[in-house]
Amino acid sequence: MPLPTIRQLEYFVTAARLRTFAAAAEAHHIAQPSLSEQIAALERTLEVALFTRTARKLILTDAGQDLLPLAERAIADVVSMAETSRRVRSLEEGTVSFGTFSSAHLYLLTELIQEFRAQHPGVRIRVTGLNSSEVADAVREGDLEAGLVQLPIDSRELVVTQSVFVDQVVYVSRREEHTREPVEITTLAQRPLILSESRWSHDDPLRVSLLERAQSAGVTLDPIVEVEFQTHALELAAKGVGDSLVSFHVGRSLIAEHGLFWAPLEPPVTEHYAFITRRAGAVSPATAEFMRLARRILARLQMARTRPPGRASD
Amino acid sequence: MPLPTIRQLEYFVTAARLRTFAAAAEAHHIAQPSLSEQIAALERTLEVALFTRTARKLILTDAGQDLLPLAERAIADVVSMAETSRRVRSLEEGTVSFGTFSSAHLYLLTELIQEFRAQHPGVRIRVTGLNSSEVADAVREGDLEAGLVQLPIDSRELVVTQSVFVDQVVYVSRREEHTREPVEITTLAQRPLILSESRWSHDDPLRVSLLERAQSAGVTLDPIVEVEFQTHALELAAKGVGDSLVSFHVGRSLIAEHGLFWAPLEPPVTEHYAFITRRAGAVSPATAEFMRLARRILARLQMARTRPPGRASD
DNA sequence: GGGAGACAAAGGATGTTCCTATAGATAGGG
DNA sequence: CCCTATCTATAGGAACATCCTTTGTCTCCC
Repeated sequence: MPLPTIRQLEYFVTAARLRTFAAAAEAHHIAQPSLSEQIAALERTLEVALFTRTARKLILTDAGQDLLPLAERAIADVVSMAETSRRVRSLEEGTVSFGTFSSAHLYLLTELIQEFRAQHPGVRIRVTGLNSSEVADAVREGDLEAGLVQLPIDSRELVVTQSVFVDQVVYVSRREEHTREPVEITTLAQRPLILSESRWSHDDPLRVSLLERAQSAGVTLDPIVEVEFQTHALELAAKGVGDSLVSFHVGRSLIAEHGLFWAPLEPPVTEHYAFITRRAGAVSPATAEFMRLARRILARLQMARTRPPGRASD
Repeated sequence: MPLPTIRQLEYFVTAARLRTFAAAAEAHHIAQPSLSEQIAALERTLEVALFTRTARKLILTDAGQDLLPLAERAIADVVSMAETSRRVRSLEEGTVSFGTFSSAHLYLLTELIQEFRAQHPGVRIRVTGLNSSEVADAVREGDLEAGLVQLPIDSRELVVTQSVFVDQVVYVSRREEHTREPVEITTLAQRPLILSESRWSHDDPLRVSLLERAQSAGVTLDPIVEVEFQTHALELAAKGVGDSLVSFHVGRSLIAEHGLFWAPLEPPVTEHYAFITRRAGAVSPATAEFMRLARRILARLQMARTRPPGRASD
């Protein structure tokens, strides 16, 4: 079944409204025979006469009157689609789909989402918090358009930006004497460690790096407690259950709040974060803007004098 | 602002559903590059990326997901228009617009409309009852697609069929002695006549014909009462207010009912009725079918042995 | 009767849509 | 690790649709 074209419907509606083909043709900036022809083609497609033509007047047939409102609706829908795409482009509406590691909400997401919503109140935001490799998989699968992940990352099919944020792992304890000086791997091996799953999963860079150091130093790391979240590990450390290792920005606000002390590792362990998108990945305007804003906020965080002294303070 | 074409939207929807351009192209029986190109054109029109293409997978962008339901709706509308035109053609829906002289309901319209509705319950019927020249004007104006009028009729811009129905004017009285034989113009001139406006309007053939006869015979016709409807004239005649002239088929059922007597005119006055449509007049399927059915019913009426004897009985 | 206004028909130019063939990229199997 | 199968993109050309101009016909109006 061949379908009418939108163009034909537009000509039809205009001709019905202006009651002459000549005027309708002019309204569409085409010659009169062209419009006549398209109307004729439409009538052929629909197999029904829409107009009664006379030299003087153009009259809609009953069928034409019955079909006119449907034509108008179809046109309105297509126009609304074009309109929607314009609004998606201009961020009046649209959707952000973005993945982050789960602790990002502690220092990034709240501000990011608040600020984005303030600027673009019509845009839906779908942010999922997973670990970096899950985010990478989701982006690869197309479930997410982009994400913020910790480096290094398996970059198959992905475009990975330069590092956009650097954090540092710090040692945290309720006992101030444990944090008087930077903590080395041999010291670490002797302390009762509470580690979070999210920072200690199989392929986590921190785990890899610490295990390497331990191996070189001939010691072993054996956490006494493993929990899911860094925040939980911090709470346990605050209760004196043991000491912990957390990303500085994750712990920043909580360390003081819980009356904890901290010290950098020696040598320092830095964590690099970057954006990922699909290779050849078409990113929707909303998500692109979300990433731009994220980058700005991360830069701001980085600049604020909140970074741990670590080596920098030497 | 250039609009997407329906074809592009169809390709878009299919590609989104099948998750590959190749399969979508096959589904539409076109080559894969053709579909790719149309999708690209659509993205250019909307100025937004709809898909992320990879060698292995085709992924809708967020924008694509936002626009997909709109595309589906637009397509559904156009399809529904094609569907509606099909139903209009098959008389599952549509509109009849038809004009008749006002007394047609007395012997034609009820049966016609009943029968038509029984056969085509989805079709709207708009029948207006006016006098013949008003019907002709309405058809000329395009307010009606067709009509049944009494001949002769001003046929400018109109197509007039052959006579499809013949009626005869009869003389009606409560006094049997008035109807013993065919009534001539001289007799008529002496009788107290009740005439209906609809049968005595300025350009009415009956009026024209009787005035001519009167003139030839040197008499004048001077109705004692003029009313709007033939039925009303009949009722007055039944009360003995006077005698009347009515179309036989109009009076047929009422004459007996009211205990009236009738006689033909001498010479007889016949009334010819025909269908009219606009010249080059595209008539919608529903109206065309309505006319066909009307013609059948009129033929049936004509055949039934209900015609007045008149000359024929000589 | 001539002019103006409206639609249709015809023939030709232009643009779109579609095709085939080909190249590049990636996943999966020997 | 290469080879094949499966995608998409590109390029060039064919087929078709759209539009234009010109012309014809009809009707109304002056």
